[in-house]
Amino acid sequence: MVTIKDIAREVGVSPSTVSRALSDSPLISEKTKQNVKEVAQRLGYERNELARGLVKGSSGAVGLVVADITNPFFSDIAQGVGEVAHRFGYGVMLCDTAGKANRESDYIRLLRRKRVDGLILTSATMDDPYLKDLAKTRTPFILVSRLCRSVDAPYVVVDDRVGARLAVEHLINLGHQYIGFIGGPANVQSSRDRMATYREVLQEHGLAEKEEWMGFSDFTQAAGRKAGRQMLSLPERPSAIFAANDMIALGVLEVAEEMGVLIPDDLSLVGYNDISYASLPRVQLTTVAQPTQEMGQIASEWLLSTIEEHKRHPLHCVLNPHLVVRRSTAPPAS
Amino acid sequence: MVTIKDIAREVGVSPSTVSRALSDSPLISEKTKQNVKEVAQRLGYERNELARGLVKGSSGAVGLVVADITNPFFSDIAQGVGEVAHRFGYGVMLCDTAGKANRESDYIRLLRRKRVDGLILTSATMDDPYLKDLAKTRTPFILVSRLCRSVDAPYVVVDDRVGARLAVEHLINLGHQYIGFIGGPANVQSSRDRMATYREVLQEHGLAEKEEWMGFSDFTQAAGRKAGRQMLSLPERPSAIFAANDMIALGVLEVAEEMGVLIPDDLSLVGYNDISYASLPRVQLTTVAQPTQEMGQIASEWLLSTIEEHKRHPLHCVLNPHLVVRRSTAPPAS
DNA sequence: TTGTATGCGTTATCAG
DNA sequence: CTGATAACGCATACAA
Repeated sequence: MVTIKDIAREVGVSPSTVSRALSDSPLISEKTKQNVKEVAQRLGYERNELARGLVKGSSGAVGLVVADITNPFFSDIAQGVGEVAHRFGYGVMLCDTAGKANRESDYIRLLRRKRVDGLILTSATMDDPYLKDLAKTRTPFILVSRLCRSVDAPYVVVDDRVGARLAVEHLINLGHQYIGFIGGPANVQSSRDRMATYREVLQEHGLAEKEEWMGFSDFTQAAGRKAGRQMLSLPERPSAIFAANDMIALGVLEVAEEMGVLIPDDLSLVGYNDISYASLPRVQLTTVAQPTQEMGQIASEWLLSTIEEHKRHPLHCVLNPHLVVRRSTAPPAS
Repeated sequence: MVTIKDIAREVGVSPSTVSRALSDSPLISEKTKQNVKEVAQRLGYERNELARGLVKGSSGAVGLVVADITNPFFSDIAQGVGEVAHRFGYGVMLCDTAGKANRESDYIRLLRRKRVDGLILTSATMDDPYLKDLAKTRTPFILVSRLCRSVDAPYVVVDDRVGARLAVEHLINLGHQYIGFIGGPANVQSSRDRMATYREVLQEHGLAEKEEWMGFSDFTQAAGRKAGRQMLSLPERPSAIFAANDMIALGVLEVAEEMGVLIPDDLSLVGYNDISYASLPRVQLTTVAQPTQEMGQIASEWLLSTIEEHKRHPLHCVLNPHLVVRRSTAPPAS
């Protein structure tokens, strides 16, 4: 690969002059700038950012850790992050933990070895010990969508209590009295928040809670199928289910269909996230929508300005979700 | 950040000894290895891969360029790529061109400045001139899903002619005589191949081709809506449509629903890719399935072994698609 | 306006 | 087995 030395030799100046010319230093005469740039172009020079990063102490890349890139929720975030990062001239290193929380710390170490200038974490579980270590570090990072109470880190989240309330109250307003809940992993903050709010709203309205009508599972369609089948097989089953995310809801939708349970006639169903699947004509899932891509953008913008300005202003951004009523919810049958 | 010098000082050896100990060189005594590693651990040392990359001439990362990460087809590939890359200990730099082909060369330059050890290109258009430049380069790269006839590059693709034939013959076997086609961008090879095969099969069966029943658009739901609306508004409309990908098909599905055109009763619809949307109970799209994640894995495996073995064996991997018949296709009404 | 010397953190070569 | 020393490619403080 061609280096500034090659250019220097070709033009007949010193490497430092080339370096300066290439970064448009005002110290260099227009003429030599022209020369240098022209030769650089001709030789197909591309600045070595490894070397540059080594001396400037920054790699020009940020790390993005997601739980599952095939989940539209995360790929939306990723798109938002990427758009902003590339606008700033940064690269994005993607790490997909595939839902395995224990892999996250490995990925963070990988990213730190690569000296990423900052981290965007979307798959933090609330009790991660390494987040504390990370916080002691000089590397800025920001939590997206899931926050962690054990460390005071900047975050951009959507208020899960508001969202869960919207969902459950919607069902209650429709007349439902028997409402089930299927959560995600028990160690994910948002999962717990949605569950807690669900119970809270039920209590406020004097509705009964049943142990079998609530449970944690996993943020996947498969887990939703399993939990859904279980709940719908109960002798006494709920007339409505609030699923902690859309993937779960889709699993329930699928399994309900298979069991001959009609939606919304026999069962109302509310999801969470409003992934693009949810709006498909044949799906029409009532769900709590979050400004997903915007979250990625905001996180990325904070991170990059923090990096560039070299001082970290705090960010505690709580966006508001809203309910999107579609055709998976209706008043209860009888 | 702590460096090997810090460790060296602490342990009382030279930096080179630390370097060797950390990479388990057989030249170092077990005792000093222990010491070094223990101190490294205690100090929270993470090897600077920028520096390492500079001397070893490799960054330990590969670049992945996709057209739209929110498209499940690409996020599946990304997951396959990431899984393998991380197994090899490599990072993945993600670049999302958002469908803008002209951005691709910018991204490739970005990635080359970052000295990625290899490139996985999933959004190549068939006439990209910079691919020729790239081919002259020492950086290995591989084309996924879309190939480019102007350069002899390794690729892993699915045979689009086979897939398109499966789709169209399925419709013909059902009894359809009036079959439309909605393609993706005209400059994408796979888009053209699917169109060409569509016409070929029609001719083989002596079926009429109508100009208004075929057209290129874009690989998005919005484009599918637009093209679908147009085609379904024709005075004489087809009884079946073959869409060049699932996103387009979903757009058609949506717009058909809105126009009161029932699927499959009034219109049979075949998509392409079998993205996870397609199998949703309420969607049930008949489509041509590709081993998407596997493509990512294969590409990644080829790339990484090419990188590690330092010599590039050619790869022309053509996988076979298969038809997944669901409920969006049926014999024509009359 | 340009050149020289030095350092970023590692690894590799060559002595010891 | 270990330690100096140079080198990777670039940016910059200091000289000229």
